[in-house]
Amino acid sequence: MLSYLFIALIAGTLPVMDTAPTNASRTARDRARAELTREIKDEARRQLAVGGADGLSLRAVSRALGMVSSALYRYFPSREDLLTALIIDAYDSLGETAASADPGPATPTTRRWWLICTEIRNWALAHRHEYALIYGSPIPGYQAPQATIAPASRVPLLLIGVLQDAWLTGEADLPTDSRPLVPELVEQLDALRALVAAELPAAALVRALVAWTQLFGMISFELFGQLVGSVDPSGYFFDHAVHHIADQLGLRGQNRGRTTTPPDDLDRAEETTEETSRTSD
Amino acid sequence: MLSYLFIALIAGTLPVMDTAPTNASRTARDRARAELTREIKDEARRQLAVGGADGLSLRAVSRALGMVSSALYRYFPSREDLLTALIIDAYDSLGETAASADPGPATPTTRRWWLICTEIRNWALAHRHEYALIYGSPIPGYQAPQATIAPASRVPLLLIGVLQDAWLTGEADLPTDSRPLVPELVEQLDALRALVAAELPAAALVRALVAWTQLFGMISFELFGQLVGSVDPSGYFFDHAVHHIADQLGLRGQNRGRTTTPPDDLDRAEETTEETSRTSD
DNA sequence: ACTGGAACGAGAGCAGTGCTCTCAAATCTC
DNA sequence: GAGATTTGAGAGCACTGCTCTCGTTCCAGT
Repeated sequence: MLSYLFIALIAGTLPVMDTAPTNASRTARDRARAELTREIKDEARRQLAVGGADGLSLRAVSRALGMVSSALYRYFPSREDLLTALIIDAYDSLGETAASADPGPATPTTRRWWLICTEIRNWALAHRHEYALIYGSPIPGYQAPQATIAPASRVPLLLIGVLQDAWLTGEADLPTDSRPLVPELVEQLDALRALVAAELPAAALVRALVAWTQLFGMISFELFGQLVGSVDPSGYFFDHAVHHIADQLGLRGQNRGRTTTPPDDLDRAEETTEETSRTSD
Repeated sequence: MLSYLFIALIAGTLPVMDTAPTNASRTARDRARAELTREIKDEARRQLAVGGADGLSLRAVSRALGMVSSALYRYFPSREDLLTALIIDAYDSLGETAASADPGPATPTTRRWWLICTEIRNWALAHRHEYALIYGSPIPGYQAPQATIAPASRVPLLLIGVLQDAWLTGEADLPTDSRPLVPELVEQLDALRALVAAELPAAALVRALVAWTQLFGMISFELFGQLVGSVDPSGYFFDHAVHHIADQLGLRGQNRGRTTTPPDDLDRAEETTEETSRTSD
């Protein structure tokens, strides 16, 4: 609940990207510029999906769009800026997907947690290279620009918000065996609480952080090939771990996931573009 | 204990790399070749440390070594092969570091666990780009060659071995609230147990896997900049999480880490080469 | 309505890259 | 020592990100 406010708040502070306001643009040149910007990003995303970040070539993008390469620099001053735009879009896409997978506070928290986690993984499986772009090794040259931290915090804010909802309604309780926190960590957690989850005690917040890193650690391991030898179709392992983490979070509800659809790992044929007909499968 | 056997076993199956046997080479040409191969990798590692994988240029390496770029192709047939060699070396380096941080079964398991985890993180902090090379987004073009999976499995085998030791000596017990496993997951875990940890029950093995992903998920988040806004010097959080994971593993000992040295995060000035004098610290 | 200025696309060009090919020298093997 | 193999050097190809210039197009203020 509260976290949604902060999402909106922080999201409001970042410079407005040129995705949405294509409509209300004034001049024809502005409209053409917005559209071309979008087309460049779309084509770049397409190339990203097949070749990864390394395979993204400004010349290839401009070639696919029928323009000359130097013209592309009118829209993105460098390759890094294009990548930054793609990173922000990816964060936004994932954040929106995760948020829309949340049925809201009326649903039992354990189910909310499972739904959100599963949807995050599904997004990652469907957008492997975009996931790698934002959660993989950072592009060596540059540090994440300030504009990326707000979209990046949407997912953790959502997860923390879910836990806070459960905390406020008494649906989650702090396990009694919770380990004491060193003062330095409490200090960091207090600063964080003031920002995102004032109602959540530090001992619960640190569990949310652990759950957050655990969730994405698992997805990264699956996508980056660390699990190939062990739990190769990783859906069952993921499912189990998500339930395990829910226990760690102190969620007490019984309404767990695994409703009807088993975790399908058939979608690892992601190298083929999604528009391809799926007859051979 | 048993796991060490498997480490040696699996390590024996991978093609012998040309790092060690520089000595017993027969001809002078062979010796020169081995040395040059090592020099190339050293220089490549040096460039990796400043520019990441993207900044690694064969021409720059050959230039730094005073040779012409085409000559380098006598030693590594492509850039990917050089990267693969660096990946294997990085896995080996991390695996050896982690193994040598393990004081052995005589030490209480909780302490072993903490020592190994801390040393893994320290290695990652000291070799950020090498860590990114092996645990970050995979190089888009190629799939991990078969030769990398053996060195890659050293660390998980070590961690599982530690847990198995604790299990055999009764130092770890399965928490009673452990969640039941779906049959498909049990099947995967049984296959894995047959390979690496026959004595470990499936419910314990899956906890080890969760701990493994959790550990590296945390390190990746710290190194890849996901924690900058929240728990920025991440040492205290890491410390707490490692203890938390130890609890999740069912380790009962009290001899935890955090002995004398607080987790220092001063070493984030990693851009400076390690040969630099550390007087300023 | 016109004009000055801003934005734009095209083209050439520069320095850099991975990689291939050819050719001569060095080295090993018989 | 002769033949075979390996090595290093150089030129070259296709590609990259990026810059600069030069006309053209469009917008805005008078």
